[in-house]
Amino acid sequence: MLDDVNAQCPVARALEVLGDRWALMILRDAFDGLRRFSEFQKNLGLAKNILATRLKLLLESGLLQLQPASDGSAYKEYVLTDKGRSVFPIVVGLRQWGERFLFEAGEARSELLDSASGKPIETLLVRAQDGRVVGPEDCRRRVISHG
Amino acid sequence: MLDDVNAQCPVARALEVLGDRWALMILRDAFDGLRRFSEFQKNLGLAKNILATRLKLLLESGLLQLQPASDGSAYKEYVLTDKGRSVFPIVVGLRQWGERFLFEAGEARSELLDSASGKPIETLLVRAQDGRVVGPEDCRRRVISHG
DNA sequence: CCGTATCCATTCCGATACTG
DNA sequence: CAGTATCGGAATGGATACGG
Repeated sequence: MLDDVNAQCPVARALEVLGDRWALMILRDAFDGLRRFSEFQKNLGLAKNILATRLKLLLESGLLQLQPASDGSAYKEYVLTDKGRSVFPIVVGLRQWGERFLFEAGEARSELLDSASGKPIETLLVRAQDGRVVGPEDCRRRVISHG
Repeated sequence: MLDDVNAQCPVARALEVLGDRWALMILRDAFDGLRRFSEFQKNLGLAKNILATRLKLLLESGLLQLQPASDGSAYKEYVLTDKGRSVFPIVVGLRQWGERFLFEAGEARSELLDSASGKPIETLLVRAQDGRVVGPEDCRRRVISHG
């Protein structure tokens, strides 16, 4: 699907893995502590064959990993790899954007809290190395060829 | 598509708007300064009818806005609204994740720089209000009903 | 419990042709 | 240049039945 221009773009490549309808929802649940096939299925409400396909893709992409069940049962669990855990800021970004723009004032919604303090997580902002908050117009792109 | 459980989740709602195959790619290009129909079409390489549909959706969702062309031509331009501009951290998150995990060491790729300093943007991290970096296991979710 | 195999409906996409 | 109209094919999703 990626043409020559977009093949070099990290955003395009990331969306090849994360851009389908279910990947980020499954990761959201994984960040929430879900590990078992039936847990994902119950929480997402999708058909088992679809879930099976998506989980397989996430395993192949190295975002999830199969390991023996922690509770001693005979089955396996889907746990996050380092690569999968690193998607966390993206999901938090989606969450914060949704909270800000997609809910009415008094509408019920779920919120993410820092367990230690009980207070909401800081809003994600793009910053330069000196700490300035930067927007899209403050950035430029460069193509680098060697590491 | 959203069941009762997920209707309250800001991530799920965000993905209803941003989770299709093209929305975030179009926004990436918009962050890059693209404004015209033909610019998007050329850069993304998709069919015109599809681009038209996606742009219409982004207009309806309030992420983009039509305005008269800045160069005095007869046509209109698609420019980001505040709601659309606020997606920037998500796209940067995708970019950084892609850069880290989806490229070989010496492989050519594009990189995002702070224009003022010429140095790469800071890596996006999820932080608590006191500045601690937090991962998924350091968070919990709470459902709030009123404001 | 954890999937796989089938089958069908739907949605999405790309190519092309056409309009103002 | 900036779209709209139409069509066929591909991908995706849901329901159900079945097997280890």
